Amino acid sequence: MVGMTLFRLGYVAMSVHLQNASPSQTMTYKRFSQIRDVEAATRKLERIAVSNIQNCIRLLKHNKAHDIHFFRLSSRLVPLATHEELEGWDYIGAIKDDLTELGEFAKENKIRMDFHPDHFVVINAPDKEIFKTSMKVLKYHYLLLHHMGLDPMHRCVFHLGGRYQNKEKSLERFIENWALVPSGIQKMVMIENDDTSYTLSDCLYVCEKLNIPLVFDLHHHLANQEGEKWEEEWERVVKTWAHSPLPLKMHISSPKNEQEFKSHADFVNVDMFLDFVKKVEGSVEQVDCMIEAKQKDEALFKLVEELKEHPHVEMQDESSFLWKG
DNA sequence: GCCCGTCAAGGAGTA
DNA sequence: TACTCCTTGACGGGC
Repeated sequence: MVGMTLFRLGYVAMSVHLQNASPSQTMTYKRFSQIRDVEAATRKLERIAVSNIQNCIRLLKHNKAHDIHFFRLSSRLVPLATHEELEGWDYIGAIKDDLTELGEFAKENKIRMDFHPDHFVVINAPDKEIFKTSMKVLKYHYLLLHHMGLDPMHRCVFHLGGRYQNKEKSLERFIENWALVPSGIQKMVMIENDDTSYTLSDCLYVCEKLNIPLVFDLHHHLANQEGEKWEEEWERVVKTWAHSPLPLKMHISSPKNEQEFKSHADFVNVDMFLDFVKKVEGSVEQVDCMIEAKQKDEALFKLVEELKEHPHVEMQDESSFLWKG
């Protein structure tokens, strides 16, 4: 018996409250290549990267002020970092001090940070070039974490990959290709069930086999399952976190509407969320819930206001609570 | 200062 | 086989 579960809320990458604090300003390769002076263009990329990281520090200060203890960093901190035409660019050299500052602030204030690279990381790709590009993207994330002074363990979540007309074979290809992933990067990874191809059961199979923590996405599960009930698999999800230094993490969002079920709504439906909370209460010491809503931090604030109204919810601070049923 | 086309990526789905 | 769509935030030309 575990006792009470502490639930904590986090949000994704940017704030709708802070002005001019984008962590993902960018320059496309097309624009970059139109600038004749390559040196000048590269310095511009570096200025953008520094600004993005400094904006992350502003975001963390905002989080601290609202007792928000975990946060997903944008994967677009350094524009074109993994672009093949910028091979050899020492982007780390240009942002090292800022990364250290970001990491220090997070550590001092005990803010959990992680990444979610977009769906172009495809470990099970049959095409070796796509696999290589995926490794490059993961190495970029690894370097950012390393220079923030953070242990990269379980800080990067993504999906199992494509189906390629044969889901079983493609699932096995993930396991084969996993052996080609450097061990430092393996340790960084968490796997999430997706909304089109790989269900909770598929992910559990792989996570148990390869000892990878599973990030359960309830919304994806509702959009994509083959009859399995998440409640029946929950204990297995919890077990995939047994060896992690970090608490279990999951993703929470609500469908935009019936027609666009897979799209994220502006806010999170509190009833759906509390239904989940009730079911997992007591199963594990802590659950970190990443709010994936269009209204970002505002969705978190709104959810907290609604939680405060509920008789069974006991707030611990402005973003964490216990369920007393 | 707002609108809208453009940019980037890999896979799924359709013709 | 070839295309369009999906997703996301940001850029930047045009008015």
